Amino acid sequence: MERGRPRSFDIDAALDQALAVFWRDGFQGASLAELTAAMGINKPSLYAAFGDKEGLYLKALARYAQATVQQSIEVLEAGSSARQAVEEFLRGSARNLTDPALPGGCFVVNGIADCQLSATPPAVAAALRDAMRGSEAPLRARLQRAQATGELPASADVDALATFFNAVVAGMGVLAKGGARRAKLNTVVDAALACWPPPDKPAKPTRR
Amino acid sequence: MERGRPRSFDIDAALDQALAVFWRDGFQGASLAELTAAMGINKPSLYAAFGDKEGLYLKALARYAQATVQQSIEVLEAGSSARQAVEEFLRGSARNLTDPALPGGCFVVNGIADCQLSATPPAVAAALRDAMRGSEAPLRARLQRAQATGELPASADVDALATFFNAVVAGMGVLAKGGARRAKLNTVVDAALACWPPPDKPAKPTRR
DNA sequence: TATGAAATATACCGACCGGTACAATAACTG
DNA sequence: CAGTTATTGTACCGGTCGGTATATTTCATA
Repeated sequence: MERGRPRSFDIDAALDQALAVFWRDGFQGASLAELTAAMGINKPSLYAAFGDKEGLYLKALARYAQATVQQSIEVLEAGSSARQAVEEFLRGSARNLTDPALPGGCFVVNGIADCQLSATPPAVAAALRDAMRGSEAPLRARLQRAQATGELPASADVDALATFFNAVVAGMGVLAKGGARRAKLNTVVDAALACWPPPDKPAKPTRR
Repeated sequence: MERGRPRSFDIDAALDQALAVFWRDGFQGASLAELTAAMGINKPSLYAAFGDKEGLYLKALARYAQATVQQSIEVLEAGSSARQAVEEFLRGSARNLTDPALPGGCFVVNGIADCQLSATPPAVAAALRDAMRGSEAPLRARLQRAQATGELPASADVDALATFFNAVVAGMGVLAKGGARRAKLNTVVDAALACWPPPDKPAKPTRR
């Protein structure tokens, strides 16, 4: 059994509150005063439970990344076709990025742009880059599967496509943070989906 | 003639140094100590010449936006075709975003993602959003011209296309800030250019 | 050359930052 | 019931933040 006075708050609930603050204000911008106020605890409790500000940020980031990657996988694997799955993924991203109940934009995108040589701990920058790369994986996996089943032509570059769609989502995140409305993000989705590779034409002798 | 002791530094040169610091560290992250060190002046001189930190940032942002918009216009209007002009615009963006001589990423994109409700002056956030929207204008203008000359089909949605390419550049900015190499950005450019609308097919009666 | 105006350098302000020492408190153990 | 252990709230630490008061320097003017 645990010894000593039991913790009087829920760690995951407090972490979610911290995540919201970091999402809104970034690593530097979020002060311990804001964090502790949102989490409903005092600084020594925060320090005992999460180490320090950097540790708290890394745990919040891991929680965010795990949740979004899992949701991405679910959406991407649910569609009846890869094309529809990717569309649903992009529409869902547009929805999340502009959800008024959320802090706005993408935690990872905001964080990466917020990285400053001077005051961002190296571990924070590294974790953000990892998260950025990690968000590409479910897309790439789904596209690879589509190519294996023949839905995508053999000539398609699935790595490039995954990078592209990931970049589009990142761009939508910036637009969202800049105040763009959901409809505007959906026009970006429309245009991006036009990049979907057409099926290979059957070999046909060129006229000469 | 001017009265009193003349200013001992060049305002535009100092502004360029401040721009570099803000570009790298953001509005919040850039301290007056860093700024004055980079500019080679003391705080009272900075204050006398630029007002305060917010005023300095706004002037630096205006300088950046003016320069990049002008360069965008030049590149976009130079190409022999709209398609080639847009490609050159995207390649140039990829080049600038990963230029090792520059602070990395896009000043405006970094700034927008860095905006925090708590500590970003409203004027700064507003100026950044204006700059983001303004970067779309040269693209839209070039695409409109292409549609007028028939290079783009009448069915193409030039507003959506401009927003899309602008979002792609923003996404590339995030990737660049996250450490992506130029080649990776160019694969994004390749994929994005696949969205270029094909010419309208001549009307043909559907078989029934 | 004396005067006034503007820019300079230094030193400082209150406020806030991340982080912590300390004592009081609340559980489990024996 | 003590005794142990971990958490809690408060009050505080040195350091840095953006911004400024003050006194000095350097020029144009008269």
